[in-house]
Amino acid sequence: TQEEEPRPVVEEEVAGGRGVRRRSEGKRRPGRSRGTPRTAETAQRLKRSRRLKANNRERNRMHNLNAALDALRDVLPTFPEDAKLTKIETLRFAHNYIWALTETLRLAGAPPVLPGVAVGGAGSPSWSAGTASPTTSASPQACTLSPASPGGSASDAEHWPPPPGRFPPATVPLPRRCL
DNA sequence: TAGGCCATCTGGTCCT
DNA sequence: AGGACCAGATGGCCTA
Repeated sequence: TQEEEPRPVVEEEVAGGRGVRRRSEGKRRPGRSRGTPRTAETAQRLKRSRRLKANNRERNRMHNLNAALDALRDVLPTFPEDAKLTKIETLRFAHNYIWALTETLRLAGAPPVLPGVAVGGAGSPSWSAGTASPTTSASPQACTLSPASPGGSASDAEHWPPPPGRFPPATVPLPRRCL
């Protein structure tokens, strides 16, 4: 796509100690030809300004998403403790972890709890009794993740608990409905 | 060097 | 109209 203005170099501290990331600078373009109508020029400027604002929002949105992912990582047990799971590993591991905890409760004879989490509210999610559980429409068994755990194959049993370093990837991509 | 992971940009679509 | 969300493209960093 075209770049109307030189893209600023964005330096960012990447989580996980990957160091400073340096984005490429946009290609510099020669000035617009003299014959271009002023209205077209301002329209272009407005468009560009809107794009930049959208970029900022998108960046912020992704940062929020990553923050939530980090929070999720924090409550997942890993060995060594500071081992950082990738995004997909975090999601798959969390899925298995929840399943394991649920199984533990079930085997312990505890009644099913964990009501569904209300979605769409501002800020932190709130628990609302009575709502359908997240797994109502897609039970763990419906998800082909890992065998001994939620709908997986037996070979994946070794993936629990997570081995040193990273949590091994599930054999099958996690279906959207399982997230 | 290839492949994996990631951040960012971008245009499209949907929603308020 | 503007914001949120999404997926594709691109390019940088890291590791085997």
